[in-house]
Amino acid sequence: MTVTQVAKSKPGSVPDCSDEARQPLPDGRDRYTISEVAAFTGLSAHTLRWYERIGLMPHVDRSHTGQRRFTNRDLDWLAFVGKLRLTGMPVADMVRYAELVRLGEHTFSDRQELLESTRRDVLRRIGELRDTLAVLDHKIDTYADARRASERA
Amino acid sequence: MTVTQVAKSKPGSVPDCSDEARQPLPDGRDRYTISEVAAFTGLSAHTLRWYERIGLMPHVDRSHTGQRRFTNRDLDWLAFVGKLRLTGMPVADMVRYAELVRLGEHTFSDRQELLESTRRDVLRRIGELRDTLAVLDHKIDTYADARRASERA
DNA sequence: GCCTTGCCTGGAGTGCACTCCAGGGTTTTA
DNA sequence: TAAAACCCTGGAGTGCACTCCAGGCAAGGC
Repeated sequence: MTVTQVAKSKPGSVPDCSDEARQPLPDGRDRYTISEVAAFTGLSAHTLRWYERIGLMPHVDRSHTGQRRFTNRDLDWLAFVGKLRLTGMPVADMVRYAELVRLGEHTFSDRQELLESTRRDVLRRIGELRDTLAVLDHKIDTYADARRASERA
Repeated sequence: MTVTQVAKSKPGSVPDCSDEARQPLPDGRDRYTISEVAAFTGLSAHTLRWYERIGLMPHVDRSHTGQRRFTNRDLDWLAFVGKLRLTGMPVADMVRYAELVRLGEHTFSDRQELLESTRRDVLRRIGELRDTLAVLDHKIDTYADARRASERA
């Protein structure tokens, strides 16, 4: 099939997840190879295997020869994990959430709490970013003013 | 003087910068020891030295015996760096900005560009976080509904 | 049949942003 | 004037989240 291996988002900065070349879902099916999922999610195949190893994925189905076959449910889960990743939640905490899901319905309240605390973090971070935006705008204005002044001179 | 060494923000997650015990500025002075600055900024003394080593700080003034003496200007700079850090900007890029500042006024347009691109990143991240918030709210509602239903049963 | 491409595993390596250590000098407090 | 607390440097160590490697199996095209 040959789907070109994922465009790596520059490794330094905060996880990106808005990569250009996100492939559309190969329609109607429910069994995807690892490279298809990589192309769709923007994660590398390495990362997908690693997610499974550390327990961040429910164990993925295999073909009769042992190759991974991801389902639409897996893709939904990965999309949600992507959102959590955007919040800056550490992978260990996501694994904890995944464990709660595995444990079944009696962990609903724990999961709810975890998500609510995440929600609070997100609100705080949005606030911080807004403050930062104000500072940036102020500094940008300063530079723009200075340049206008020097052009007039 | 003995200012207790900085409360380290949990190392895993995204930089925090909203630590509880931020000390107020020791008023009116213009020469602060490294531990005073650490208490004030929430950065560790190690990190402050490291910032200087990698060129993220203009070279800091010294006492006659070689100990660092930070000024109010340094504190302003650190506050700004803190904002940039919140955007998720890699340290290497901040160093680049610091270099531009060192190079003088003819780098105004470069600096402005750099800040504008950062500004765009911040806007994008705010958008992502808002999307994430919607997903979280939806999931939290799901759990809350499920729990209400099971209580009624 | 053979070549290319894709996938598998366990484990080692990488890059970033700190964080700590050893071994020593300095300043403040009692 | 001691003890305690603080600060210095260069370099090594840490934790996180990947990222890559070696060595090998499997499937499709020619």
